[in-house]
Amino acid sequence: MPTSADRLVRTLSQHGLRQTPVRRSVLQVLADAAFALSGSEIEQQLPAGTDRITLYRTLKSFEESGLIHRVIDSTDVVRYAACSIECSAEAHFDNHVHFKCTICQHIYCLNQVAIPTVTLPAQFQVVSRDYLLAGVCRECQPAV
Amino acid sequence: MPTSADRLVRTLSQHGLRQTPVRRSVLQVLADAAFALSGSEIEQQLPAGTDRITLYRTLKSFEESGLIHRVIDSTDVVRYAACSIECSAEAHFDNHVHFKCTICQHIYCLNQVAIPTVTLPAQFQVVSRDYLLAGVCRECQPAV
DNA sequence: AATACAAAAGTAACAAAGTTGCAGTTGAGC
DNA sequence: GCTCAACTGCAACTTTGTTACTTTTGTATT
Repeated sequence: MPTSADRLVRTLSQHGLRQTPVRRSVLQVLADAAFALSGSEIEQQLPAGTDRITLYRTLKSFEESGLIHRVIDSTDVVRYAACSIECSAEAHFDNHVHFKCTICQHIYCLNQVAIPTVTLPAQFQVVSRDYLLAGVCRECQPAV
Repeated sequence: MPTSADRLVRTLSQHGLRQTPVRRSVLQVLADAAFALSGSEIEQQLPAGTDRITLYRTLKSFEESGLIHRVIDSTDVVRYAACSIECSAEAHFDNHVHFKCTICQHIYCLNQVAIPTVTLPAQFQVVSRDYLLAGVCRECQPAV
């Protein structure tokens, strides 16, 4: 039975990335996260002393390889979440809505909720779609 | 017949804001823009010597007053667009999709295209929605 | 039209987030 | 166990935006 570490190794090599301590830790952090994380949030969860520049470069190459995806936020920070198993550099299946809680600020990937399509005026060619909901999440509902 | 300047004056006073040179210029720039602008893009279009801090404060108060709205982007910059006539601090009618061109990078407000709703798992309470499409806009279509 | 006062502007210093260039290190295939 | 491109680490920097504080100004009132 494959351990969590095995899975990380496999994921990296499947995407043509080298096995390095930083990459394994970053991937671990994102895989364990229940919601999208910003660069500095990831940094805080990494082993102390991990270089910030290396982290940003790691995130960039992970994104290019289709390992993680950018999650849009209503503020000016970029957040990332681990892609579901089917993603690759060639084909991103990131067709789900995101939900941002205005209380805890967490952004959830609602993998089971697909983004509805819209009809656009002629001449607009759509390549990708992002749908971000904001409101109050399960955890932050006021007690009844 | 009301001039463009008259309209600016009226818009500011209707929202309880004072008439100042910076506010008039910022509002003018946003009203004239065909697409959403970032802080620094607005700064470039203002009269030379306009203070950057004042600009950011102006944007903040415009947003709070419902004169402009934040437009989410897939990058880490905040962009703003002038609200349509019906918005106020109390009621924002910002229920339209946005379209980002991957070639010219412009973000258009498609005021005529409403955001479709989705059904969420129980316990998620939705307050607002953002829908950002990406692709190629009218201007950037390859010649046929 | 002078006054008063809060709202807005200006100035300086700072902070967070992310990038670039370059030298050194290391994983992985031969 | 060599080789080399891929990756890391350091320094210095840029961009974007903020905070604290002082000065100026728009507007309502007399």
